[in-house]
Parts: sequence; structure tokens; C-alpha cells
Amino acid sequence: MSDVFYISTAIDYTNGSPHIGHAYEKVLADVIARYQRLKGKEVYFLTGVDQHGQKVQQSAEKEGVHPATFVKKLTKKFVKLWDLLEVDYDGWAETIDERHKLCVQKILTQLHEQGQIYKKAYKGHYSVRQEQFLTDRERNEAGEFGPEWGEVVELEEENYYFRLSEHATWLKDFVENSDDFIIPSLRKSEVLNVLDRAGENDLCISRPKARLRWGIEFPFDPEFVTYVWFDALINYISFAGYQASEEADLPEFEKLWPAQLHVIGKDIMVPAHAVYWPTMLHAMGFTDEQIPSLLVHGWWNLKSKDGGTEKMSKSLGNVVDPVELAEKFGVDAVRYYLVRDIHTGKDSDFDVERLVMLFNTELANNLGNLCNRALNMTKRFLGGELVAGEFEDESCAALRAKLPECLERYTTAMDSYKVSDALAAVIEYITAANIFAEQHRPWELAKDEEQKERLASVLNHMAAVTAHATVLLNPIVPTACERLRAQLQAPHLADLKLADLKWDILPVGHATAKPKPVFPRIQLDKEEG
RNA sequence: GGCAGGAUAGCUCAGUGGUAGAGUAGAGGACUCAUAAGCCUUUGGUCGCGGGUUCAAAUCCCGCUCCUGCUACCA
Repeated sequence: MSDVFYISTAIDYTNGSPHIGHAYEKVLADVIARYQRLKGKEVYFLTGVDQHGQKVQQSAEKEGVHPATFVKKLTKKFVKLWDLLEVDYDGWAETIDERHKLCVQKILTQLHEQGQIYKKAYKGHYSVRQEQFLTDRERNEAGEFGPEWGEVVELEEENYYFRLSEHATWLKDFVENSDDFIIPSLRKSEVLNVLDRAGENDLCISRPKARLRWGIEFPFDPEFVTYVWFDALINYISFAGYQASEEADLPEFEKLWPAQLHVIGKDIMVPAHAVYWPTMLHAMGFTDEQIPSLLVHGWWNLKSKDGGTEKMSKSLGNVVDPVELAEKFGVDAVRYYLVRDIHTGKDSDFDVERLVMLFNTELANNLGNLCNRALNMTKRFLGGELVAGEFEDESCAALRAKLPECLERYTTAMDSYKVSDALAAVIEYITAANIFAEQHRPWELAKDEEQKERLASVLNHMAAVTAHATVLLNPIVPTACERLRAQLQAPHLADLKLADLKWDILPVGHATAKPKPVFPRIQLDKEEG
């Protein structure tokens, strides 16, 4: 097991603009990566784009540009979005990268030499329009290939195959016996079910150049390029430095592998990530312990607002553009919503009103306001300087006791990637501080000179909880936490590790900045929708 | 067809045998340091439908309905 927390996401296909699903996966992975850094772990976070393939080739042809040009334009969109959403990755995988190509070719050569890859001819039904072979699944109820396929002809074609079937028994054992290959475990049965009834067929991994030019060439047969499996999936190791030359400027593979986690969507779990990928690694000689776990997340479903003919028909009617969302509501609101209102592994319905509601209630009202009232009273009643205060009673002790309680819940949840639960724990903690304020009514205490110690103590407690929250929420809403730290005039909190999160992280005699709302409430116009 | 997951308060969801929960929305209240925020009280549920097991079922068993997804050579 390596010391580095290596986490990857699926690489996105550069044939269309990024949507909310892409954004969710990257933000989720980023939150996990930032949490691990908060724990003091060294992290390597890899994400990127899948740029080869037929659809890209076709789209480029349609626009009359070279696929490389086409792909660069779309890649830029993804990079820009990750920038906007504060997705802080360490490695960037582009499958047109020469280093990736070399790695793929090395692997192909080795497996070919080991007899894991062979060539054979296949004859079947081929759709000329779609430029693909058709399977029985493509047949309609009448058992025919429908008009959507255009002209269907019988065609024979030679291709290279990977001996998938040879490893079927191993794979089944592996999945059955591993506890954490699939997270959450409820999806494990889905994989096992698939494995049960399959295993006789090998995997076609090439396309003749006559059909597909935009891919990585087979090193031992220039008439063929690799199909997606032995291209996109390889990114997880190629960009981690697998078999890389010294001048490649890639990480040291041995330090990274195995990856802790491949973060993927449920749509690509079977067959790609739960069948092909482990089998490929196994064939390459990796041991069972060197096969990474899959964190399989659900989807944000887009529902149409009912009650009439919404502008649904237009192809964009349903699309929620993450760029627009971030520009409109801010990065914090979007990041917060994407991991707050879904249980990792499950689906959720995307709803802008809930995005606004969660931002307003939990961040603005609860946390933002706690910070604001604490600092405002500190300024008005104490001249802007937090003082320890000699006062102590049961409620003070009870509030302080909530920190370790919250930490426990937070880490337990985050360690099992349940970000939503972790956030709930933090929010409860903040609420406790607000209740605490009502109990002591510092605005009343300020009127009585004899209550000065108590006033100082109470305000100090409130500010402390705010400070703790900035540490705990930093993985989720980093920019907001930066603003909070600025308000508290406590930039040192940015470097604080989880283990150092104690009650007294704000020094005695600490001066705070002028209070100003960190989370301005979002007002949603009626017309939005 | 098979398999998996889901169906709980207006909304989003927790809850796996013992008097139905949270957040939010709605209603009322006391307060005022604060981003009309915060705090207190409170109205909402035949827990998809029908059977069964049990002293006791949202929770276990059987059947059904609806939703979602998957069903490894997209050669």
C-alpha cells in the first residue's frame, strides 16, 4: 500500500460540453482529495479527458476541422470549468498525450507477446450510417434492425481481441472475496450478477484504420488503432508514471499505485470499470491487492418543471450548465449543493430552488450569521478584540464538548465518503453555537459592566465555533472558508491539519476584522426556473 | 425475461421488530447582537397496495403496482 492517497475520476469524453454530472464527479473527488490533505495525507488527484474515438472523429469532420483541433477546443472548456469550480487536481490526463500513447503501446506489445491479445475475423451486421456493428440488443421488438440504423449489411472484419474470458473465474473470485472493491457495497451484487452469466467472450479492442483513424496505433500492426478500453482506462496508470521514461516528467509509479479510489459514475461501472479494468490489470501482472477500489456515485437527474409545456423540446431545455450556475450563484453554492443534497452512491433530483435554499439556510443564515453576530458584538462591545474571559459554566463546557463529538461524526462520514452526513454534523455544531448565544444573550450582558467576563467568554465561544467550521468546511467550500478566515483575521487556519483542530485555535487577545456578510443570501426571482 | 435499488410529513430524505423522525416549507410567540438572520412552540404521515408471521411490522415472509438502473465481444 502506497503512502500517497491517489484518487482519480473518470476522464470525460471531449465530444460535448461539460454538464452537471461531470461537475458533480469532479467536485466530489476534489472534496475527498482536499479532506485527505486536511488529514495530512499526501494526495495525488488525477483527472482529465478522453479525446479519441469515432464520435470525436465524426464531429470534427462535420465541422471540417482536424480532430486534434476539435478536441483541443472542448478540452479547454473542461479545464475552464474545473478552474471555475476550484477543482484542484495534481495530474491532468489527456489521451492524445504522447506519454500516454507510449504507455498504451508498451502494454499492448507486452500482452501481445504473452498471447493475451490475438487477431481474428468476425462477420456480422454492420450499420453503414452509424459505422458500427450491431448486436442483438440493437434489434427492435420485431427482431429487426430499425430504420434508425440506415442500411445494414453483412460484413466481415478482422480485429484484435483481448483474452477476457481467460480471467473470468479469477474476476468472479476477486469480486466475491473483496470487501471494498465496489463502494458502496450495494452495487456489488449488481456486478456479481453480471459476472454470473457471462465469461465466454473475449473483448474486441481494435478498430481497422479504414473505419477509425483517430486513435492510438497498434505498435505491431499499423493497420489498426485501439478501441476505447485499451486507451481511456489506461490513463489511470499511464499518468501515474507506469513504465514511463525518466524524462517523461510523471510521478513515480511505485509511490502512487495502487490508487485508493477511482471515482466513477454508475453508468460506467459495468462493464468497463468492474469487468474490463480489473481484468486488464490482472493480465498485466498486478496482484489482487494492487487493484483499486471503485467509488461508484449516482446521478443528478434533471426533472422538467411540470405544469405546462416548459421549453423542454429544445435540446437545451433540460440542461443545467454548471458554468452558468457558478456564475449566477457562486462557486460555493454550487459545490455545497452538489455534495450536500445527494447521498454518495444514490441518485438525486437536481433542483435549483433547493440549491438556493441550502445555501441560504445552512451557509448564510446558520454559519454566515453566526460569524457576523459574533464579530459584530466583539467589535461593538469589546473593541474588536476577542478576550478569553474567566466565565465558565455548564453550557460553555457542553458547547466545547460538541467539538470532539462533531469531529468524530465528521471524520467517520468523510472516511466513508458520505459528504452529506459530514456536512450535517457540522451544521448541527454551528446550530449549537447559535443556541448557545440565545442562552447567554451577550447583547444583554454588554449592558452590565459586571458581566464583562461572561460577555467575553460567550463571544469567544461563538468565534471559536466559527473558526472550527472554516477548517471542517474547507474541503467543500474553500473560497468561502478563505473569506471567513479573512474576517476572523486568522489566515493560519488554512494550514491547520485535522489533528490540530482543538478548541483554542484562535489566540487570546485576537483582533478580528470588520464584519461583513460572507454569504450574501441569494434572492431567487420568480421567473427563474 | 432476469437482477439490483427505490416507493415514509407539501418538498428532500433518515429510520431494519417495541408508542412514526430530521431539515426545509407553513402557523404562532418572545427577543433584537446579526445577512427580515438566530431562538422557542407548533400544524402536517392509513410509512406504495393486498395478504401472512408475531404479544408487537415502516422494519421479517409471500404476492402485486409504479419508478430507476444494469443485463461483459456496441466485433
